[in-house]
Amino acid sequence: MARECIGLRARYLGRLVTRIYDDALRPLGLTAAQLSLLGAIEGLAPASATQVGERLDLEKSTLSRNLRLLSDRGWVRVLQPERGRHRLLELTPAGRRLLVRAMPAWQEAQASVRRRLGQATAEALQGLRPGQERG
Amino acid sequence: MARECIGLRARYLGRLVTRIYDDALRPLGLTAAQLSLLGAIEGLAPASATQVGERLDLEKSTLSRNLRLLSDRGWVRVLQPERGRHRLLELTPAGRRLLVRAMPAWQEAQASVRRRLGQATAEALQGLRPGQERG
DNA sequence: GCCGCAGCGGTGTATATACAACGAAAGGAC
DNA sequence: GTCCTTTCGTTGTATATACACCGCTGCGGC
Repeated sequence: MARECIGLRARYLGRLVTRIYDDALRPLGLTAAQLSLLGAIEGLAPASATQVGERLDLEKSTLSRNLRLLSDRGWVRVLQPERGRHRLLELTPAGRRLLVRAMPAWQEAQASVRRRLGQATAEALQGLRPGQERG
Repeated sequence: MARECIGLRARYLGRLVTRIYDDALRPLGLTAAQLSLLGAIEGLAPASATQVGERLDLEKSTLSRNLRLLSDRGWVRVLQPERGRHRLLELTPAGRRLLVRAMPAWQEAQASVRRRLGQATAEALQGLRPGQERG
């Protein structure tokens, strides 16, 4: 069973990769999950929380708590709309600066993961897109 | 950045796959992580905790807590050795029965993941072996 | 025999994640 | 306008995960 189990491999891979990114980002006080959330908010801006959750495929309660960490630290601002119910998310200037400062660490982690996984696996992963393979 | 980030994909993949296995295993009161731990103990038996941790690439504190859940539920027994410091882990009869009962759900999850990821990604994942790509 | 080190196992703390349930609010049906 | 349904966001709870740290225990050096 262990030899064929895709779940085992996928979960192992997630742990391995998360550790590599977390290590690289630690000096910045960031985690892999937090960086991806910052990046998604920047990339979708102006983004509703629902959009960001769909993009990252995160459950809304997870997103809620992860957002709270980022806004407590002053990296993300949640705009409460006057009318309409969709809150909008945006990076603060500090959040944008942090994202820029994180790029070298990100590149380092990226290269390290490629080395450890080999080209084939890295390419297979890059072919994946959240939301693509549903159904 | 988002388009090329391997970490994002790997983490997304881990979440997706974990959800599929967790869904399939929920009727048994098991999670993906728990099933993999039961399987590793059975496959390595008689196994020390250190061996199991290396096989699954789990940090010892994670392993310690995950083991506690399984032994609280009577699926795993921890043998305290008379001499020597290595505890040995083994499945209880109930644990072995559970593993057998879980096979259909596991196969269903396995098939579901293959459908969602496509053959190429599934094969790339199956080519991965914990411990193989270190260094 | 004593000492120190290395390794093991557990605990404290923080984060990430999901499901269930709840309350609030928006929007539509009439 | 009122009701109903859907959606949104949060909170409660449980699990998974890792790092830092601590205490214990063997084991080797002497």
